[in-house]
Amino acid sequence: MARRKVDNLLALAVLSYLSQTPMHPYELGRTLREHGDDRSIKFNHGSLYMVVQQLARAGFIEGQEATREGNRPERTVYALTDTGRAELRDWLRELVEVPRHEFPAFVAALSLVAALPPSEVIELLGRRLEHLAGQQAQARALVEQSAADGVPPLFLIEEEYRLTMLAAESGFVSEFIERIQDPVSGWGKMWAQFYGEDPAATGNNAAAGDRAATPDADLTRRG
Amino acid sequence: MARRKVDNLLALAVLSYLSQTPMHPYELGRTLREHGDDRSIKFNHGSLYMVVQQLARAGFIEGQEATREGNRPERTVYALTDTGRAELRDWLRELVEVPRHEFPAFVAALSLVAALPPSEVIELLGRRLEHLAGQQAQARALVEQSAADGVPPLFLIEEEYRLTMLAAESGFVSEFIERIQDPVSGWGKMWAQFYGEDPAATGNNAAAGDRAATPDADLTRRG
DNA sequence: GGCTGAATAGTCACTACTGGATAATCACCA
DNA sequence: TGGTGATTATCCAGTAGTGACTATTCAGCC
Repeated sequence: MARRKVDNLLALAVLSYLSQTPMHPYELGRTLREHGDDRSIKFNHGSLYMVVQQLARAGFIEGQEATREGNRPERTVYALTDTGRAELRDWLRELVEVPRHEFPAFVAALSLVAALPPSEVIELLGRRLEHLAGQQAQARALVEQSAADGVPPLFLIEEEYRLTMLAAESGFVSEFIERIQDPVSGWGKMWAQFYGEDPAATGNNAAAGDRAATPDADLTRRG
Repeated sequence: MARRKVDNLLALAVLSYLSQTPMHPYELGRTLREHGDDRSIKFNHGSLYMVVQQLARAGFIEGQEATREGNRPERTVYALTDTGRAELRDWLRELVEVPRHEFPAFVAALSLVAALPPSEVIELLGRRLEHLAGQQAQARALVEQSAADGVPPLFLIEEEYRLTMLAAESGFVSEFIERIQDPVSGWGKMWAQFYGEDPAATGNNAAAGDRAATPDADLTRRG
């Protein structure tokens, strides 16, 4: 029950660009890429034509002339309809107002992370921190370059959002590493014992609490 | 080019649960739900059978007996293979180590938000803040309840990650609202003029900079 | 003892998405 | 003038995912 007739964010971008001026699909694609929207919206060539077709079927856009230049394939120029304009507004409003429950891969990984030995997880998280730092540097560079090029800051807002979230994730990961290694919490020891590892490998050498005393505790399930 | 033969996080959960003990699909589904994994991984009935089939085809799991109880439909019990165990480890490692570029709906919305008038955006963002607060309260309640039930904190780590990210997003949204309203930055005024709104409605009554002097500036595009 | 609703268990048809395939034109070099 | 690779432009076959459907069993209730 996809509430929207066309439930694909690429369609939102299409509506938005067509609200400026009519275009044919290929031009839409080029424009999207040029403006860096492919960083915010999953884009690939095939889906674009798919989405345009769906939008046309739903009555949000309308094919106009089908012109032909030289012997190139015919190209159809599409324009936004009034219902399309309404849909764009309504959709955008909803997206800004209502946070939807999403499923990032890292959340899934975290929910199953107990299936890996803690010493390895620490290592992996360390590398993740480096990756995150790289992404932050890249995003910052993009923001600065664009600002230098005279792009108004309003059009960099997604990138700043991304920066905020990257920083938050980095903080979380660092803290997670520390918690695994923390001699008081007992996580590292309990977790390591389950794998028959030397608990010292996690940096945890304190005595574990009562719960850790049962090594056959089911570590991959919730009560 | 999905690098994984089965590229669906639900499959990861299936591998993980089958690494404990063989089960039939329906039991897998029930277990997933019971353990709250449906909060971390997109789950629906149909996809589960799809994914199990794919995993079997890929050789990561193997159907064992097909037993029948009473007159119920036949059920096939699946067990993890050695390649399956390897895939589980490798996949989990990759997910923990490498942050992948994702496309949350809010990012898409932000990248196109200039298509809405600023006064309305402020209102919508305000309501988003309330929603976010609600989600945070819910997540916190879940964490506390589980902790009280004796679930080791390691199994609540995804929920804590979610809390971290919710807090970060709330901070960002608050700041965004302020920036629109900030009399110095000029965002509100420039943005409002484009829509023929009373700039005072955004709380911005300072003089706009030079760039805002051209009301026909293309506000929805990047240079 | 028959009704109702929840739980059990799995299948299927439809739609959407993806990654190429196709095919012509153009810029450039040798 | 002929070859190479990039650009323009669209289509399509294969795969994945979703929601709805089928069908039985069981517990509780009147």
